[in-house]
Amino acid sequence: MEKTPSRLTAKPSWLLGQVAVHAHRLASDGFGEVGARGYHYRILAALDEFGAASQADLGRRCNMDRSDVVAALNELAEQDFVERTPDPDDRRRNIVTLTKAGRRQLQHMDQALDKVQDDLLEPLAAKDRQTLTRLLAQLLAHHQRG
Amino acid sequence: MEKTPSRLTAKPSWLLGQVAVHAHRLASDGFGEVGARGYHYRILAALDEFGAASQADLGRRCNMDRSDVVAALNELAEQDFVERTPDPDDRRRNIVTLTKAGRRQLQHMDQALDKVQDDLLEPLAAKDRQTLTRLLAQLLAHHQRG
DNA sequence: CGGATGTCAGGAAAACTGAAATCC
DNA sequence: CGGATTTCAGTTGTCCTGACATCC
Repeated sequence: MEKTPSRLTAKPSWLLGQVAVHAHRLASDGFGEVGARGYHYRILAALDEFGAASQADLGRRCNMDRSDVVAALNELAEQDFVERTPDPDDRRRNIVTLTKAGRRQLQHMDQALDKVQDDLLEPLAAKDRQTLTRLLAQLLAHHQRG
Repeated sequence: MEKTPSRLTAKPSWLLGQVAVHAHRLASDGFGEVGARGYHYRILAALDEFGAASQADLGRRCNMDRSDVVAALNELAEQDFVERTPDPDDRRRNIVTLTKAGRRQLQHMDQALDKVQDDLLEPLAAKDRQTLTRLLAQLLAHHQRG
């Protein structure tokens, strides 16, 4: 066997981007089936996990720009997946809360993502999947609060 | 310690996308310093590794669309990093070759990517870096020819 | 004919920038 | 005043689609 160690398979930052393309394709398909996109999942998941938050907080938690939070919330609110209510303690802020319908939608997206997972990680053994997950989580945690 | 096992840190396909955002930011900065972008690196690296090729072949090797190959080659040819010559054996094709200047530019990009690497993988031990690289390469190889 | 190739025009989702108005 | 928040308008880079003319 012993292929060339080769530039292309030797640079994780490069590999990451390439693999992410495939992951993104799979995820787009999966989310598309439930009529949503990546931005929506991020926000709903963050709301479910950390509870109601202001839009700026959501942006920080989801690693999204404030502008994009606004656009995504507009779409989510239109479908009654989230509610925007003014914060009485700070009139600049909106408090964003997850609705029942929003939580249902999140479950749909979670199931879609689980299928994506299986497709993406198909060539990996269970132990390798855990390792990959751990390493990626480690990287994210480090760069999240860089 | 034992944080919540939490949705967000439990889904590799999700983590991959998030980490890829940071990797992409770092890579854009790195490539920007040498006046190039991801598309250029892909093509130059493929040419260096597999030798001269037609545009369609380049697209397949780089996992790029033919349209984008055209645009990237236009920019690369303008800077004399590649040369397009018609294939005498098949008049539909162009044979794309890497020039000396192109090989130099590729080296610059490689160095830039190496720096990105260090930033991206900073929180990981050497052994973990190898493991991550191996797993990602495994995933890419599998999905490349899916 | 079908099929591959190179080219061009344009769309879609994601990431980002700059500015304005409002409020702490 | 500086600083934070929401919002809007617009740009960029990446990925993708459809079409066309040309050639095998």
